[in-house]
Amino acid sequence: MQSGKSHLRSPGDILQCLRIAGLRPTRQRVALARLLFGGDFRHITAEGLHGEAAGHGTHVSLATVYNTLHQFTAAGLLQEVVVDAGRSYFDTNVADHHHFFYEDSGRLEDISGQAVTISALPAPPDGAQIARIDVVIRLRGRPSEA
Amino acid sequence: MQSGKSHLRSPGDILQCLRIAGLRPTRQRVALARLLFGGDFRHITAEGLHGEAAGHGTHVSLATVYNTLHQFTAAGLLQEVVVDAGRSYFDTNVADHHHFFYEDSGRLEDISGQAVTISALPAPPDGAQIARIDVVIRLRGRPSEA
DNA sequence: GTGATTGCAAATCTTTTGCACTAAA
DNA sequence: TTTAGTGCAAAAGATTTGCAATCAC
Repeated sequence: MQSGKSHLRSPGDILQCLRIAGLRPTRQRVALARLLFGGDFRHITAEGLHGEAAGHGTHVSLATVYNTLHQFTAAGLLQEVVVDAGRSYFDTNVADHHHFFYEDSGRLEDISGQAVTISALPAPPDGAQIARIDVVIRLRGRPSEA
Repeated sequence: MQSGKSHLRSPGDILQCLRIAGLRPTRQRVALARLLFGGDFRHITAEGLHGEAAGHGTHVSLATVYNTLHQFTAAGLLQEVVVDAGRSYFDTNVADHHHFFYEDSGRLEDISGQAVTISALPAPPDGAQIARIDVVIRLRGRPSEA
């Protein structure tokens, strides 16, 4: 599995990222980007990020959190991880990798792309092309504390 | 990928299945089981099954469809497939297998377990055990017609 | 200024729940 | 009968949308 290698971005980097993505560095977007990209890789839900922002004294409406998460995802700064119907997780690790999912706790943990080798793979049907391969290892039992 | 091998169950088989699962063979459950298990393997949503039942002249409330899908899943007659946040698919193929997911159309297609070989796999952390491994190959472009 | 962005509240969508009613055993 | 199962309508979550107010440039 992947140690939560940091992708620390300085305040300047964050502004850069947003500008390159064509997103105005508004107060809200910068605040959310700091929370998301300021430290280790993380998996977070809209609700979770919203709460976290509030905890840091930044008021951002939930609708804006949703908008921002989708804009960041479209810009390639985030990746959406689908492991739970009815709840979207966003992953700050956009490298090729996979996940452990603790079904009991809802916790998500990265597995580096190299740690999983898929040696046989069916060809994608006719004109379709592979956008991504997601491997989710669903776990039961004692989740390692986060 | 997996040809939709049928698991045709005769009316008698269906009653058997339900009884073994400890589920009373009510009119609604039998009707839904026929739609689900009467032919090829399929991937269906609650809403979809509800509509299909209505199309066959069987009235079943949506709440009952949800209840039934979950009961069938708990009984091992169905498997839930999570590929789309905010919508649950149920798969009548409960064998070990994986999926192609056409992101454009939402179509889901089986890949037999043997067609995908995962040769390296990280050990599950500490006391956790692997409940299931899901491989989803997300596709873009021309979906083969169903 | 001007157009992009935000906040709020309402709307939407999927799924669950409470409870009186119905049906299987 | 007796208890499981069903239907309905309301509730619960997660997410989206419409639109006036606000902010970045």
